Amino acid sequence: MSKVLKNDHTEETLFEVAEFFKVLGDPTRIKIVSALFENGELCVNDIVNLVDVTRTAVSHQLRILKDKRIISYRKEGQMKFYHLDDAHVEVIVLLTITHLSHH
Amino acid sequence: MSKVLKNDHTEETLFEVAEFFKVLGDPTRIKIVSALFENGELCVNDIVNLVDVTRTAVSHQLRILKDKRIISYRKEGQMKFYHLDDAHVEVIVLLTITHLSHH
DNA sequence: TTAATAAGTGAGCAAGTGTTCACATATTAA
DNA sequence: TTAATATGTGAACACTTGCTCACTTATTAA
Repeated sequence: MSKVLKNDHTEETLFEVAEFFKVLGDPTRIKIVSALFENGELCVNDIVNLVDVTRTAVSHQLRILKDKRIISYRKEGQMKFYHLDDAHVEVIVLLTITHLSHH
Repeated sequence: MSKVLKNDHTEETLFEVAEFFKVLGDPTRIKIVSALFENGELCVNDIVNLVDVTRTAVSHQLRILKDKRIISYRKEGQMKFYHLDDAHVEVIVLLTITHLSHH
């Protein structure tokens, strides 16, 4: 008599969850995301200063975050102000920080 | 007059957050984690059947999850029963699934 | 128009990752 | 002891990833 195994979440759902975590699973990108929810909105130059990597590297990571719909921007003159696309991301990251602090 | 930029979370904290997300950011590992919180406890063979990758691949990923303190096991005879090490992980994953379902 | 500022792109490359293959260990049954 | 079952390990390899370098685009100022 073998127990029936539960398998409620679809392959596709779990793949999307993995994709989401993978995007947040990089030091540069999580620093950018953290800087954005702490400051609300930042131009690329401010992000570069806070995150301490090169302009080019920041640009590449901003593109990835934008493609995955985690951030968006508002254009003002020649500057772009980036912000989080969805408040849930902040909740998930803060919950994780709390979880890890009880390590 | 430039605004002061907030930078409250330490480099180290954010690095650990990235590490945590990186571990969950793989399809095989997130499937294992999901299978474990759905079923409470599973032996390797059951995990292999639920997750649909080879025994060897599952073993390697179980080791990574164990090293990162996301899972533990209980030994019974020649079998090992794996389970989540901390309920917070389930909360974070479920919250993420909810977040993505409102995509 | 020309120069300066803000931001982005694409190729190249070193480093990292997940799987497979062959082999190893541990426990139980014959 | 021998065989069978359950699980783990390490090297090899293809694939992915994040950075840097050189160059480009867009906007504003001179």
